Amino acid sequence: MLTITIYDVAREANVSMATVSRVVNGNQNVKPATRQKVLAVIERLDYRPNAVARGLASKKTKTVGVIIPDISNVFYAELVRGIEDIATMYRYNIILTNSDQQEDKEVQLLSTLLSKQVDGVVMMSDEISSEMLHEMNRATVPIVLAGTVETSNSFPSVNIEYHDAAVDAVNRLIKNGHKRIAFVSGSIDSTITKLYKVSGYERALNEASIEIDTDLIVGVNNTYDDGLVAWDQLRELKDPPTAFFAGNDEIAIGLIHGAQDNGLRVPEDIEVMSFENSKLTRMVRPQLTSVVLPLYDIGAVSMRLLTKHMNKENIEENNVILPYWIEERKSVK
Amino acid sequence: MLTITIYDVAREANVSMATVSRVVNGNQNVKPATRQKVLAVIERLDYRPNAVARGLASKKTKTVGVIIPDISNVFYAELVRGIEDIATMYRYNIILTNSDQQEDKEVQLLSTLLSKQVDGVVMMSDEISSEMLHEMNRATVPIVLAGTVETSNSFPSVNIEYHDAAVDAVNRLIKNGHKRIAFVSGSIDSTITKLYKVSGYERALNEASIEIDTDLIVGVNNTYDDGLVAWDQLRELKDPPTAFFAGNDEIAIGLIHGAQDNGLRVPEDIEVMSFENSKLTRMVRPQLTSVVLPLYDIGAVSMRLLTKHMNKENIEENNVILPYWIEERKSVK
DNA sequence: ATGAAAGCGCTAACAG
DNA sequence: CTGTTAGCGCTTTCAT
Repeated sequence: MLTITIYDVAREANVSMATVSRVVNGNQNVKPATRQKVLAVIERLDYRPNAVARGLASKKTKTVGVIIPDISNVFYAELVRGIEDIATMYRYNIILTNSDQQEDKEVQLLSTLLSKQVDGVVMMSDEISSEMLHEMNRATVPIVLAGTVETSNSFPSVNIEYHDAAVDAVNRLIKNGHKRIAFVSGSIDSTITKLYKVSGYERALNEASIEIDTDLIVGVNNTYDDGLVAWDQLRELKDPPTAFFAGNDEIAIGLIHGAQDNGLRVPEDIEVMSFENSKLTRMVRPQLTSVVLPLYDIGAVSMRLLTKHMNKENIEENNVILPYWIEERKSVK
Repeated sequence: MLTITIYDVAREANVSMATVSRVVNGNQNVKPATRQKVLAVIERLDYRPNAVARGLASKKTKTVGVIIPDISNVFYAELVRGIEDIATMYRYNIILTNSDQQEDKEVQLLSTLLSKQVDGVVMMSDEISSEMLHEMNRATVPIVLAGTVETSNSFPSVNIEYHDAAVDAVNRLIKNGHKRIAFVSGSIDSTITKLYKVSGYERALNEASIEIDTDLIVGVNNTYDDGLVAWDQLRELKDPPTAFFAGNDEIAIGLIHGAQDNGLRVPEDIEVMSFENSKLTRMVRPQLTSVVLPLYDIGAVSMRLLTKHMNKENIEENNVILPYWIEERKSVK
């Protein structure tokens, strides 16, 4: 299994390894004739540069680390696809890791990524622990936060205006005459949910002079079943909600099915506004009206932002805010 | 940004770098006292081994490549999660790449993975082109096929008995009295679909003496919309199908909604059998009856098989067949 | 335009 | 149990 190296190519082509290195790296300081000669030998020997050796010598690996909670969740998968596409465009590969939202695992993942000498990291997390922040600050390569906020804004990031989006979403429901509007969300203690979404929900109610009932704010996990469970819990209330603002599409669908399984119609009897806009929105009846969280774009822009840092390009805006809007479908009148 | 190396640790601890290397690698041939001393210095200097240098010296990178069609598709995301979990267990990281099912891209991805010196590769593909096979044979590291068949069986693989599964699925529909059963699937020209699923479909019909009508076999893509479109196409037939065998869950849901949007009831008027059993099966009404394709397990077992090859362990079975079954829910009576 | 040589940070004999 | 010494395959000055 003798691997053929740059040295073999050099010998066969009667040039120095430096010259081979130059043609491999597209350096212009090579006479066309010798370039051809070298290229021919590379072809003949089927030479393939060893990226590990290259990484050691150049201190650049052309690979970036990605830390997300769980790739089997469409939510994050969409984000990763955005990251990957832009990474490919800039000739980077990605090492993908799942944190399952565990703080200690996040720290450890970042640590191994750094030991693997990634050129940068894109990460998404509900909540950045102080240990994680410490590890992040130790890093000598850029780290960008995708769809996650770190309150001091000391790291590059890409997000939307979650607060405004929540206000708009709830206003949409208020406009339809609802007074009893529930907010059902996962990651209820995460920075984004707590600081931005809940506050947006409350602000909209306040502005409409609707009393805030904490019974109507329910924290669950992010799955379909949680939507179902939340429905069951909420309908027990003496004065149950007539409209729901869901933290994501799966929860929204659970809520809808909960209602339908109880003989209620959506949107005639119950209205549901979601917050995600994955492809699932179209796969329910009625189709989901949802705030658009552009996950693919958040991933893509995050990766682009990361390349700018890695290349030490000029950065106009280090904390990017992407636009959002509400995609009207059939779960809200 | 001076990086601290094994050499710095050695100097500070008054030992040779070999000793530091030994403690870092858990080699037992180190006196406990010196081990403690070295560990203390590592802690103090915040030393972190450079995996790239280690990779160059040891010719092992502890990272494996993964080639799949598209991570934003739950189907593949589930597979990747299985791969990742086992990889983590064996201390490997994964470089994730998307081929979008393009042959040239697959070849190129494999090539860059190999140049990055991955210790092995897990890949999934509808169809392995001859160029790809050639590139695979060039590889000096093990490659395992997850949920994909290469007819010569010359590579390790993990699959289920697609043919038998298709026969069972269609028999289930025949048992309910259907004579007009459609097969709607994506990747219709892929090895698995063509050789195993279609043949299973035909076999079941033949055994029940039901005539095969090629109008009832429709090749589409793998999305929800394709299910909708296929429905519209099939209902135009003078003698339209009363039951459907769908290639995956999204198609199945499209078919169901197509029927429901036309005022038909599932399963009373129309029955639908799926083939995947993702979490989507529970997120429709009626919930989907489906053949269980254990994607997570296929990923996990593939990765485990890969570790066996990488460690040169003894391999009992190189072409693993996992069990399948039909999960009964409500879309089939 | 090309070559020589010094590392990059670590592993792995080998010697003692 | 510990140290010495070669590399691993490539990039990158520095000469020429």
